[in-house]
Amino acid sequence: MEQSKLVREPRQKRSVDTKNKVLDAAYKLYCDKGYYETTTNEIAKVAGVNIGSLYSYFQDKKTILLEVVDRYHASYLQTIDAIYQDTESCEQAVQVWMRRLIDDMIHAHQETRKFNRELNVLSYSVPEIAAVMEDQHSKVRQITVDFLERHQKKLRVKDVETAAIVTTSLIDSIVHQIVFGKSLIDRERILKTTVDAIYSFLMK
Amino acid sequence: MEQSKLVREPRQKRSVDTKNKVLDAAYKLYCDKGYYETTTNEIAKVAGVNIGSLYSYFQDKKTILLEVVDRYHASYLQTIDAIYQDTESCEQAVQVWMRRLIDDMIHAHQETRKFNRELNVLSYSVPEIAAVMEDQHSKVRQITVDFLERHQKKLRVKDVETAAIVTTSLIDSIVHQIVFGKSLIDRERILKTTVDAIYSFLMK
DNA sequence: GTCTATATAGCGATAGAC
DNA sequence: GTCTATCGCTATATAGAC
Repeated sequence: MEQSKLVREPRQKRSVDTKNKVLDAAYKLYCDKGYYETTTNEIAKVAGVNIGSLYSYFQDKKTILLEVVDRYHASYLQTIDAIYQDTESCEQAVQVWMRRLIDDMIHAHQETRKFNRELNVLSYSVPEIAAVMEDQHSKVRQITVDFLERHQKKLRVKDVETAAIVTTSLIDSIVHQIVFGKSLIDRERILKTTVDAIYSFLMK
Repeated sequence: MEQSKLVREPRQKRSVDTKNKVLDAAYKLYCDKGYYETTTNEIAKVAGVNIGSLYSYFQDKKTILLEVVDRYHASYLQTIDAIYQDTESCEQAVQVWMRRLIDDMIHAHQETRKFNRELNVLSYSVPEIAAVMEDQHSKVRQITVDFLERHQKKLRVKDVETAAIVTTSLIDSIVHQIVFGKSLIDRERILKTTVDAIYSFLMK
């Protein structure tokens, strides 16, 4: 309308804009209400895009979800990379490194808390999302393996792979508890104890 | 039909039977397909109970779920109790006790693996189920606190409450990985390493 | 290309005959 | 008490007017 078809921006860019408007709206609605409670009509409405147009850009409801997740995953990989840079910059004691890793991960999850929560739900029923989550876990595990290998001489444990699995399991669990659970006990006390546990395990 | 109304079993017992048939069918379907994918009509069909009768025994779809969960919870509490008895019987070293606890928990979750998986999903959207899960976690934590208090003199850590939180977090996480995840690395190696980690943390 | 109006389908739940 | 037929609703997805 308003002859915009001929005068406005090139078709390509408009397409991209429309897709992004839909993905933004979907992301927001997934955070607020969850995927299953969000209807395609709502997404179109919030995006300011007609439902007909929406279905010309996306095959079906699930495709929208998967593209939202892809976008999220790409940005999370950047976050992981930033965490990697950040932890490497404090090449001091194991305790300091671990504490930094935990703090960074809490921060990363806190930022996208509601969407993360939704991803946890969906990973049980949507294999593609389970794969994305597993990829994220394995990236963190890999960072940990790297670190442990560089300090192998100082370590008590020999099987670095398994040590990394156990270490990141504990970290994931504690991070999850802090980000999603009601904080039963003083958060700082739990974090200190966790780092202490990891240190004892790896070094003493 | 067939005059069964007057001649068959006493009404009370028939009611109980019917309810149980429905709950059994619902449990089975939840395991196979998940709660949201299971319709009340299916439950009635599998239970061999008419949909009308079903709705005379249960207020609505969610009530069926909650009663299934109640029944499960009651039996899980017995399992926890059995675990408590079992671990107390091996009042030896910390490592042995912890390993026994982990093995028992893996076994308990393995038995009801599919339903447990579904409970994890639902705990995000159904507060009553989240409460049940939290109750189960806190029971295990309490067993651990009891154990640690009895061995407090031998322990390196002082804050038993926090130590129990960190310990059971790690155990939960590893148990979850073994029961639900694809076993990436040798399971026995992970379990040994986990016990070693807990031992180092608590004692050394 | 865009949007409205609707087809199609499946759900939970019930009214009412027996 | 029991069951059948069906209501009322809401969802995804599309056909077809513009």
